[in-house]
Amino acid sequence: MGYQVTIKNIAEKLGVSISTVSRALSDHPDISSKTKKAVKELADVLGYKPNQVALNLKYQSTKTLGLVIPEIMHNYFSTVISGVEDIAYDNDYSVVICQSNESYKREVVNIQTLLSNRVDGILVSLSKETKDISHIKKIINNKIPIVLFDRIIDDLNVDVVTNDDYKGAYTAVNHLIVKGCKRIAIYTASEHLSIGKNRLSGYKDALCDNNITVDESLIFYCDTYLDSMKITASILKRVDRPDGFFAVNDMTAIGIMMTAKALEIKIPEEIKIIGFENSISAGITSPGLTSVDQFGYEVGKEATKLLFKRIKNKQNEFLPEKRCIKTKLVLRNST
Amino acid sequence: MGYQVTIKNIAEKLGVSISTVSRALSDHPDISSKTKKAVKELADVLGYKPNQVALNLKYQSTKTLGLVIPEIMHNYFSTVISGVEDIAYDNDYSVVICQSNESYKREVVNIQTLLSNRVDGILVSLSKETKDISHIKKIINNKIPIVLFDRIIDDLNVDVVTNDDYKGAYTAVNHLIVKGCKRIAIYTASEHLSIGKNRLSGYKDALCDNNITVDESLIFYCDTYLDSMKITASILKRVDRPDGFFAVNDMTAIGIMMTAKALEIKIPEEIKIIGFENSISAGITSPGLTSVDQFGYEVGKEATKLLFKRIKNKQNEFLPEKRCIKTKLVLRNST
DNA sequence: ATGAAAGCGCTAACAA
DNA sequence: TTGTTAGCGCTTTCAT
Repeated sequence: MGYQVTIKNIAEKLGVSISTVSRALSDHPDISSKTKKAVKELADVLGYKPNQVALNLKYQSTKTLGLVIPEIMHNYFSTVISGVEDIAYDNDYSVVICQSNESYKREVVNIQTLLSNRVDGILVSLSKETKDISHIKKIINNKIPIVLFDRIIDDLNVDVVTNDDYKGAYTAVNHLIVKGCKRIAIYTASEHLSIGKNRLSGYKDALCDNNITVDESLIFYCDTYLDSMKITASILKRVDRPDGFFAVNDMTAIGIMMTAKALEIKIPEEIKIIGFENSISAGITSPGLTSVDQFGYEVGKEATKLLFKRIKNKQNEFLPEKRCIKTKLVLRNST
Repeated sequence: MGYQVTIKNIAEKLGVSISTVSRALSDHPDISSKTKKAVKELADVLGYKPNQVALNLKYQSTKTLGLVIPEIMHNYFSTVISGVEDIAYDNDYSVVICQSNESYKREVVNIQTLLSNRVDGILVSLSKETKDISHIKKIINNKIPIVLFDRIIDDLNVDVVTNDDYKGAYTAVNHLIVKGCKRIAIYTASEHLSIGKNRLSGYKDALCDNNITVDESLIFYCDTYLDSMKITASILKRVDRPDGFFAVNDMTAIGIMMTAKALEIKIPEEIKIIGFENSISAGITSPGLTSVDQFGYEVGKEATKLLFKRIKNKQNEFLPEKRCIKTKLVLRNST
């Protein structure tokens, strides 16, 4: 810490007590206007700013929210951050962002750091690795307000904000079928996160409703660009290769697209591809990537609103709320 | 804040003093092993975690760095963040990330918040709007260690880490010339930031060294995707349209590319394009975008190392250090 | 209208 | 081996 001015410094220079300075600065009615003026002027000259650390201790509140996300790099999470920050700033709160980098261990450390720093509430989107949720339960037990979003685990007694993953997936797969696809592959996330489970259900139900039997050999657990680049070539070389692909996020879809282009497979004529996210990237590939918009900004906003509701109502235990943000299929030329 | 356990709670339940608890928890040699055991066990059962806010006040140090960047969304800044976090975590520090959203006002507020929260050091990449740097001077006057990176203003007496913008630009423009371009446009940032100034110099010098006279009508102040999409069409429709484009960042370059493709202008046959950043996006367009790699991760790491040097050497005033991270032209099919 | 003192949670110098 | 106390910066109750 630097050499910052305190009310004690001001009090000494002015020959008054620290309580007078404190009151003068907060315009307490008891203080004479002369004293106020003197104090405020000196505070200004010295560049006094209240020590927030002291105030946090005093008030037992930090006016800070913790936000734990897997990776800032993801366009989706960047938009979530904006939503969170906007609502937080409206409420005069700061936001501390932590990246778990998809590591369970780091996620636990992040959350512990936030708890130690006594943030007033925590927003979490779980890492891919997270199966044990005792660290989340700890937050709940400590009665720290918490909201999970996007990457959640069901059956946890907390507020959650998710996308309508089921419907998003259903609509996307249905669109592929309408466009003529018969063999549709899905690149999805592990099913322990509800995001993986629900999208897979949407995929399966869309197939069933169109009288297409689910072919387990078309279900791939793959959700990164690099992995997609790794596994797609061999899939595209299969004699019974898929004619449609639905991927869990845009970069995974783009991995499929890049591989197909390298193999000179025509999109959308020979294969069609849909992503999930509707990131900037979806708009700059050739062809453009049809993608399910997740409205990350809205997710961030809703989650933060829910969190503030908890923060401001801590006394009475109320039932967990679940919010679901609608998705929207954005059509481009990959389908 | 929640209902978290304090050493006082432990002390009361155990009938000892809080100092005993404090010492027991930190394995002080004076404390008997029985007492230690009892204290530690109870602490464990109750889920005691030290209140970092109290420690911050006590130690006059928060073990936290502040990082102010224009926009998290930019791939470049995401990579910088990773570099910063890695070095910070190596030193047992946390990082608080603030977005200025390219707003001077927000930048000032961010920095004030960081100062009030008594972070131990601050890393800043200035917003586009920032011309007045009194808020930066305030940090310096307060003797808070600070390092500027990427978006800096010259002649400020602080440590800075930049890319070799001049050379990066020179190399890129030279490459366009080698590839046969005669009329090269630059889409650049305002010159009040050294990044704009230096890249423009590199551009001009590369032209001069190849006996091409600088044509002021080919210099455009444009550095976003949206603006690029707005201004490029009319530029491409000029009879004397440029045959080469060098843009200040990848998304601006991609704006040019998308516009050219919409106008059915062939890349690289009719026009060639180079970006600056070498983001993921550069690799997924068709054609791939030739781009100057900025090594954001390295920039983040270097800046943070410099910052720690300051933090750990606060007593003696030493001269500001300037670090320059090399760039590298990554060739793809847009040139 | 102002000062003294307690307290937020913790550590550490000093006492015992 | 353990307890008491002061202090980090601030607010606020209680005295004056």
